[in-house]
Amino acid sequence: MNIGEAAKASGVSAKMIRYYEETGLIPPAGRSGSGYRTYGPKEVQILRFVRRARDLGFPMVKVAELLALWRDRERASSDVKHLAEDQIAALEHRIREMEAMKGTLEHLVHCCAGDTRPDCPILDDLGGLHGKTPVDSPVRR
Amino acid sequence: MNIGEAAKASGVSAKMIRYYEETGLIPPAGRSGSGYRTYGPKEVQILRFVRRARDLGFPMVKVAELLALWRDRERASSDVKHLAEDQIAALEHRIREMEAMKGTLEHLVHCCAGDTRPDCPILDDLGGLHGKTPVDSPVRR
DNA sequence: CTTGACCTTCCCATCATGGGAAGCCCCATA
DNA sequence: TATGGGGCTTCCCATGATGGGAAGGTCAAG
Repeated sequence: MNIGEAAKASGVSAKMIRYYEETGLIPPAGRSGSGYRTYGPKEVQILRFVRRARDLGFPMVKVAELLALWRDRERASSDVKHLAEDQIAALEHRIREMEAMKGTLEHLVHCCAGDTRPDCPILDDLGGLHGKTPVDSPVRR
Repeated sequence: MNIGEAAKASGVSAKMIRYYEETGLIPPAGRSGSGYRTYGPKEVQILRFVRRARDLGFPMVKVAELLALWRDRERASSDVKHLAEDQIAALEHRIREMEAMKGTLEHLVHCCAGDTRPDCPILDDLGGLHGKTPVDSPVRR
């Protein structure tokens, strides 16, 4: 199987497959006589693993750890569980940040008339002033 | 005011101030005789505006649009409101994606014993198999 | 044998940010 | 007045994960 087929079969683009190999996330693929990378079902499975882990938001470093555990038949499932729990915590953190942004924006949007007039509490808030545009603002000092 | 003071006053790092100037997000700062960038309260206010908008998750392109509206005394507040609503939608989209990841992970974590044994439904899921590790998996075909 | 689809490597771009080097400038203190 | 320390300048590099594209080799079908 060439890289294109492996890409289709795994859902990982050929570009990414090469990149993963280059960075050592996955072992170097075998090569045909003419230098083409060759893949078998086992390699495709690894690629699908990576794909799935990435889809769950794991950064590449964590994917590498997951792969290592996957390969290690002596692993403790608690190690895997910890990685997953850390990832959940990371997601929660980012979600919370974005919820905060969203909340602020919703408040501002709520306060904005949204008509043809220029008066806009959103811009006022961003400007840090209250009811003043930069042009109007007195430049004291 | 030199760039360091402007950075402290605005919450934008000196690095970023130079970058914003370079990319045209903000106008070029004035220069002292010896080439130092100089800033006044007006410039600091612009920097704070950028900072605040970035804190709300607006990408730089959108911040540029917001700045343009801020400067435009003829703007319609509806234009600003639209930008804010788009940003809310973008945030919601990303939040939904991450909630989905989190949900999947929580399910997997729930199914994983998390003890010293190697059996792990999380890895099984990532591997796309059910109850098999890559080493065990028969390479049919 | 030609054509078109595929593969290779190499470089560049994204987005926003930080780190660091080399060299100049400014001010206070000895 | 000399010196030292901190601040400023530009320039280059790195991040993380991905895509785009060029130049050139390979393969299979017609």
